[in-house]
Amino acid sequence: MMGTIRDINMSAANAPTAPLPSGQGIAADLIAVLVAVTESEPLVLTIQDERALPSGPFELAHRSLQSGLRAWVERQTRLPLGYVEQLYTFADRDRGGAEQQVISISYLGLTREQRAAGEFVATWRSWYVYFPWEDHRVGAPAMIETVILPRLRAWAEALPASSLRHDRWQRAAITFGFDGRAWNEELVLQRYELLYEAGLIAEAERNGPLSPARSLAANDSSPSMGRAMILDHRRILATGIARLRAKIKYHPVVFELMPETFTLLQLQRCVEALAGRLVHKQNFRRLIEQQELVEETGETSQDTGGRPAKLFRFRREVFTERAIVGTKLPISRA
Amino acid sequence: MMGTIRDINMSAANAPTAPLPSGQGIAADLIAVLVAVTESEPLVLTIQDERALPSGPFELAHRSLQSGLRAWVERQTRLPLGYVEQLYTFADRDRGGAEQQVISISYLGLTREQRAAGEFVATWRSWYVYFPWEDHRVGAPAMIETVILPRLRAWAEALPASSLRHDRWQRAAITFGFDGRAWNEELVLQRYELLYEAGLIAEAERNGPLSPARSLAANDSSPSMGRAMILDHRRILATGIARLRAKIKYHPVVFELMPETFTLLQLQRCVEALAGRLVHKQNFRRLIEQQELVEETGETSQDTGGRPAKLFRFRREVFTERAIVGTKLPISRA
DNA sequence: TGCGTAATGCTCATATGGAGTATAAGACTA
DNA sequence: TAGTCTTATACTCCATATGAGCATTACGCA
Repeated sequence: MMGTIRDINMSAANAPTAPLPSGQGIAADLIAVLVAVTESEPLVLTIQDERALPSGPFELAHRSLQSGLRAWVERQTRLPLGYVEQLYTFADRDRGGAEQQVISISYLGLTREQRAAGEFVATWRSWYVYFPWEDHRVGAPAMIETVILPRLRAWAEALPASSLRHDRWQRAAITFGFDGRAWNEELVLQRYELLYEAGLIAEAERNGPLSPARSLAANDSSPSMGRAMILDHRRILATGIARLRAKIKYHPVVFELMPETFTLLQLQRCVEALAGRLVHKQNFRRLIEQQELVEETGETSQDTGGRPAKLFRFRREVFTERAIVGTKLPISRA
Repeated sequence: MMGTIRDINMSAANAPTAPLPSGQGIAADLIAVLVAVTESEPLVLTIQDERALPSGPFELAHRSLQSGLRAWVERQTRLPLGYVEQLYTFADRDRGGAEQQVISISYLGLTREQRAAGEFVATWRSWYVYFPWEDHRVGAPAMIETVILPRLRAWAEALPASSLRHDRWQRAAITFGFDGRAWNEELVLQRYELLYEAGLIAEAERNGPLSPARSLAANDSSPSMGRAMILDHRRILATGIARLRAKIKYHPVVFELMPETFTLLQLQRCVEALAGRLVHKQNFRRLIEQQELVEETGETSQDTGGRPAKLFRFRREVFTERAIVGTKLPISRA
């Protein structure tokens, strides 16, 4: 599913080409979305004036891609990677130079620490700098109403056929929760793709006009539409955020972002930072405790501002105790 | 997470190597897991005497990997691909020849038709031929009790330390549902990896001994352990099955495998074929209907063997009507 | 001592999912 | 033609999960 929209739009640039003469090869890059959470802010590691994700060539020294990325990140940043997961591999022709094709393999990595160390200059940045419309913790950001909604409406209205206008607007309404629909925090990538298609994202301009409809839309990517990145790094970041937001709901990966011991509120704030929305405190505690994901350390934290909170630690045994997955079909357990 | 187990085992073979001299490149392959379902059997397209998944070099003629795979499959097999999804990219060093590194990008594709046509000889085969322990539709296969259980127990007992023995056995118990645990049909890959590690899979022998513990285990991969495949194609197939079994629970992809019109029982049998277990008929219908995934055609099918069944068709509108995802966190809807 | 801020305990209504009962409508057969 | 087999289809029941709110407790601080 991913990339479908972009594919369609770029089909104009699709000319038949001969396969590569064998003997010549393709270059492979690793691109990392490294995430940490500090003081209720979800951070992503960036380089190049905060306009790029860390990346590097895939070296054959490694026995697998996964270990290649891990070694490379830990050498460059001195960060211990708690959790690593492959995101997506792409090789769109419009990326990079024309002479050699580059395959990019992107990874999501979670870490506890976030001191900027290592061989190159890297900066931790809140990912909401790149996606200001994604943070709904204090309500929907005003810019959705004032900036995004009118432009997407104009973009939809720019179509000739009524049914197509309707489809476009419905897509916008679903992804952004217009017309009284609920906000769905997992649709990070879909929202980015939609804005890209509508010409509201700075990166879209660099790749030339997408379609005639584009020029009809409000075709300026204002600074309020988030910080731009090189190539399609922002799309990769969107993929990582979407994956992480989905993952925390059925797999205990949040704990890879937490210190050794923590209060339940700290844990909650971490989840909220990632999800970009608030959760019901009592129900959150109930969920965590009934799943026996944590155990008390016996100590309490005084610096809560109110009543002292018990400190907990993650029960790593859960990984060996049970397989953690979800279910939705009416499958008989007999 | 994926591949972690294998990674650990092969760390003995991990020698530091210089990065490739720039200028030379890497070869990229596409590998396809193509699935169809006919008469309650989940089929996968195979080549080379049913011992390989269809694969081919990634050609630069395509604007993206996705379209590259689609074009290539449709040209080779003349099958219309309804749904395509990237599975995983890997580049383990022990695959293929040593002279050139190959990156393999695997895809899952769903199709309705299954006539063997196209430029090369391909065969549709039930995927349970490769994973006989995965079909629980008529109860757990006897070979789990008679073959797998005793060998995994021996494999666990072969360890010196009691705690390690316990860990191994617990892993086996979780993935295969021993000791009164429930069977989890999504753990296809975990089960394959476990059997591989325990030396019960023919493919493991080709890659040399994994660890000293291996020789202590019942180290013969009997024919009852399923048909072997070249390289790690069987692992890729396991990945595809696992992904599909998980996906059908929250995304309406089953319909890509169904004919235009179908009865609810046909749909149920298709789901059961994929999941490898039975579902409660009445609840299945309730679920399908309350989600408004299908609409009546007005006609009925007589060849049910009993009371004629209404024919339904998939409501493609659901894709534009709503975003289809799941939720598990206590997220406020206010 | 009173207030602000959290932690923590408990209740309640509703939604969801697993499982069973009952009835309907065809084909087939004695 | 009645009886039987098979499948479709309509409901009911119950346990549990989930969303939401109320009440109480416990600390720092003015």
